[in-house]
Amino acid sequence: MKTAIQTIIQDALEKARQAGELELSPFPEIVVEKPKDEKMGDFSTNVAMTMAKSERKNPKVIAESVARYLENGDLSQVEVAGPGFINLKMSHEFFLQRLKNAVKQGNDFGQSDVGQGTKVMIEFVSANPTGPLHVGHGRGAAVGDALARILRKAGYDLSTEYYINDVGNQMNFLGRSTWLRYRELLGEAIEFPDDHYRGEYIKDIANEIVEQKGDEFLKKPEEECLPFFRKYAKDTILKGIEKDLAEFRVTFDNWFSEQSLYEDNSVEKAIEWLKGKGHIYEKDGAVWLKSSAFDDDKDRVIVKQSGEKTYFCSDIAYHQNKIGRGFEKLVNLMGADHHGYVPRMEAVLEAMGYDKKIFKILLVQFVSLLRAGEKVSMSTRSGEFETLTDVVNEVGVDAARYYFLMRSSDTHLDFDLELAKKETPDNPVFYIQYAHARICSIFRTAEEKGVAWNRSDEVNLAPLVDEEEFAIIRAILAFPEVVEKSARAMEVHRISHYLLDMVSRFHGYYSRHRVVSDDKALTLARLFLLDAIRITIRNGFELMGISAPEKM
RNA sequence: GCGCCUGUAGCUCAGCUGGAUAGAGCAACGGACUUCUAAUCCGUAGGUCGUAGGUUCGAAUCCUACCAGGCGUACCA
Repeated sequence: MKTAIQTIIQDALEKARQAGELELSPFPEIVVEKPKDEKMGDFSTNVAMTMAKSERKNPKVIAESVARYLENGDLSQVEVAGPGFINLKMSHEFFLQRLKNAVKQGNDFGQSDVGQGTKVMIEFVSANPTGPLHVGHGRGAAVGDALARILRKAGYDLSTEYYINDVGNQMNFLGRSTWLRYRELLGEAIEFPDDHYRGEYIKDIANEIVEQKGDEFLKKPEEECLPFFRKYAKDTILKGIEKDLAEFRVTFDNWFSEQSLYEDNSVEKAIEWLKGKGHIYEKDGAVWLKSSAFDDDKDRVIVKQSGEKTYFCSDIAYHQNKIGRGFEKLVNLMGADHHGYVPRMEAVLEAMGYDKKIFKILLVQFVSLLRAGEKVSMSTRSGEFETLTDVVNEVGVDAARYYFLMRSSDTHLDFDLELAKKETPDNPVFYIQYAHARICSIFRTAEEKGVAWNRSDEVNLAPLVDEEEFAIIRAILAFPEVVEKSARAMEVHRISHYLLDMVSRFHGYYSRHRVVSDDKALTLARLFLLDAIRITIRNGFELMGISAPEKM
């Protein structure tokens, strides 16, 4: 919509130049925005102000010149205001025609091609398969998934991936924890180390093994048992994670195993490759990456004295692998507690010869779980409601996802379980869903009264004349731009703020205007408008992975 | 010590990568249901945008310093 306005302004500038009123060197970038106050106009531009310097004129004078040459059938009013803004009002026809187009697009309304098919991978969650997901992972999952949906809508060629850290000490602890619980279940006295996994779920897994295998591992030495326990526990937990995420409406295009990078020698090859480039050296019996040469605070160990590879080491191979698969842009979501990891990963990308701009790490801040204002304990001890599943079971998928997505992801999030459950305006998700249900209800009423409605662009929208109606139409038509900006900035919370604003306009409109009335033409036109609102809510919710119920 | 994030109404947060008189919701107060869902709507009140400088036509937004909170600063993941 804004590009159409840009063209109109550009024409005016050209005409002003031909008339000798403006020099236009350099030709200014035409920024079209919405005025702060809707009453000022539908669009505004600040070109006159940005040109002030090069034209050596007062911005107001420039604005007057430009305004004189602004001519277009879609324009209904041109005004110079404030320090030199040019405010434009568009004709009703301009908006009504676009509203029809929006409805025609239906589920595709909001789609754009700003991404131009760029191949992007978003890696998120990637929690270690050593226990169930907690609330923090839930936020990462919701944000990553929504971001993927938004970027797809904005025309990116998108893939999502979960990186499974199935190698290393954590796995050994996991296997050993399970083995110990197994022996305990079979009546042996065990000593359970502090650094092992103490959760109840370990006992459940051990119990499964007892049921399936009996005491066959009891007689074997530890070294012979551990590989089985490690794998069994990991597979079980991973299956649980996948199931929990699916119930949370989060699925991945690919699950990538760290182990596989060792099996196909990718890690070795990556080290050799970096060595060849001179980015690697040995010191104190360990192998180091010269990451300090690329803006990291210090060099990082990739192979320990013990000969074991660090997590960071396989991560190098992993990201090399991602680029090898043709991704042009890599996005990683990480918990904010891992932010120290950012510079060294960027260093890796640069050491591999890539621009670090292709790599974007989004930090997702902590979630504080509250219950009626009181902080809920998040300790790994058997505190209640620490897992994602527990929270989802209590408040529902829609509310949980909404809460995770309503705030900018780089601020701490207070997630109050009581508020999330409440069906009041305290809880915006119900407010928005209610609008959708309300619209559906109006359509049911219309049907009962025998109104012959169908989604046709033959409809006569001329009866829509109320300013309030056009305010809603403008809000609807802004949706594609909101998606675009949300995609560009990779900020998911914009969608929820947008929906809230749009829907509150509808609720106000509803209370002041009757949709189904004896005026047949007006009824049909208003139903068309409501249908457009309904489509926008659905499409917006679709991006957030939230359902739009027809009845509440 | 160094680095990252945050600081906007009593509370929770927006503020569109420099624009016009800084906005919502909640809480408070006062109103609106014989009409399509009152899970709603309308109104009132509420501010030194952490502090101090700087950059310019113009700063909540950019820069610097400081203050406060959170998180990092591993041959853990």
